[in-house]
Amino acid sequence: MVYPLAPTAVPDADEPLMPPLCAIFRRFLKRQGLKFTAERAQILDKVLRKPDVFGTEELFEEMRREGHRVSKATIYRTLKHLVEANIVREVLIDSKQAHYQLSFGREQQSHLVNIETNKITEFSAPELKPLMERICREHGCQPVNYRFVVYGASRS
Amino acid sequence: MVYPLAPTAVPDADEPLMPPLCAIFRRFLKRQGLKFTAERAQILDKVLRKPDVFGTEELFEEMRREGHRVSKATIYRTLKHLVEANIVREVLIDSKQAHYQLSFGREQQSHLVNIETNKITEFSAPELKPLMERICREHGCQPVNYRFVVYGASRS
DNA sequence: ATCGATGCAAAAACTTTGCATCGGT
DNA sequence: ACCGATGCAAAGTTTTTGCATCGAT
Repeated sequence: MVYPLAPTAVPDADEPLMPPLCAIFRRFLKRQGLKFTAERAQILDKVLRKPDVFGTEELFEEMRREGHRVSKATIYRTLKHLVEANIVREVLIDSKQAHYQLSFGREQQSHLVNIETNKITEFSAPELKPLMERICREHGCQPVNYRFVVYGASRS
Repeated sequence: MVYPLAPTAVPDADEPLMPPLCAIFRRFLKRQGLKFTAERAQILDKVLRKPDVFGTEELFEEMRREGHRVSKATIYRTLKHLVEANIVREVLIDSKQAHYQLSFGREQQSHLVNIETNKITEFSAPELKPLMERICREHGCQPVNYRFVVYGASRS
């Protein structure tokens, strides 16, 4: 689904998540004295349609292919705001490129990376949150977040 | 401890780990048809004296300060071989720079990152290995490795 | 003597930034 | 109308690579 490029176009949504998240993002931006633009709406919409982890290059290419004319600079800038707004989170999968994932309304997810195919699968492990909390308690800090990545090879 | 720069200098070691790891690395290199050079010995020695996680820039600067004349290119190339040889492992701490840690003879460690001070603390969590194995079993792959990073803030 | 390793500098890959212009509020 | 946002291109970072020379085997 490609939204029109009309100046003030705000994606109308048959996507269940779009309306509430759009509203949340607008509120977040307003609170920070920032503006809700067509580009930001398009990026949010695209992110919502990503089933899992994505990199910036991938996001950029796909939006291009779908006919959007957002620049990489805007993608980088917007992704930062989406993370700030707690709509998207950064995921550490490799040390050369940033990866992101829609986080809103999701439990913290962990990832399984197949080192042969590079395929990334999500899974949840409820025991990790209490573990994070215990570790933080033991080290005198407040838990903020965690990342768990498992690397596996296809069974031969 | 700074090793002399003599052409064929192989670091002699009062470091307990140096002799066995040096031998392991040499064997690894020979098996691959690669050479054991003074630079590689110096890098291995330096890595052995790193108590925890380090970045390439840090390694480079410290070796410079200690009087070694290794180039960054060689550090990057050697670190790759050390990972291949299972002497060093990559640690995902941030998405902009690669970080490494001596892995040989250590259990897989997890890390606590204080997001205010950027201080990294190691901890071990024995429950993670079985968790990795269970996840891999459920997804039909062979467990290879895992990473667990907890982010915390100083208690106010 | 062979062939991989090194250092350097150039290139590549990823991300950020300056600036003129556009557009939300 | 104001001031933040955008696109582009330039600059910044981190990592890789080409090449002439060096050195381990």
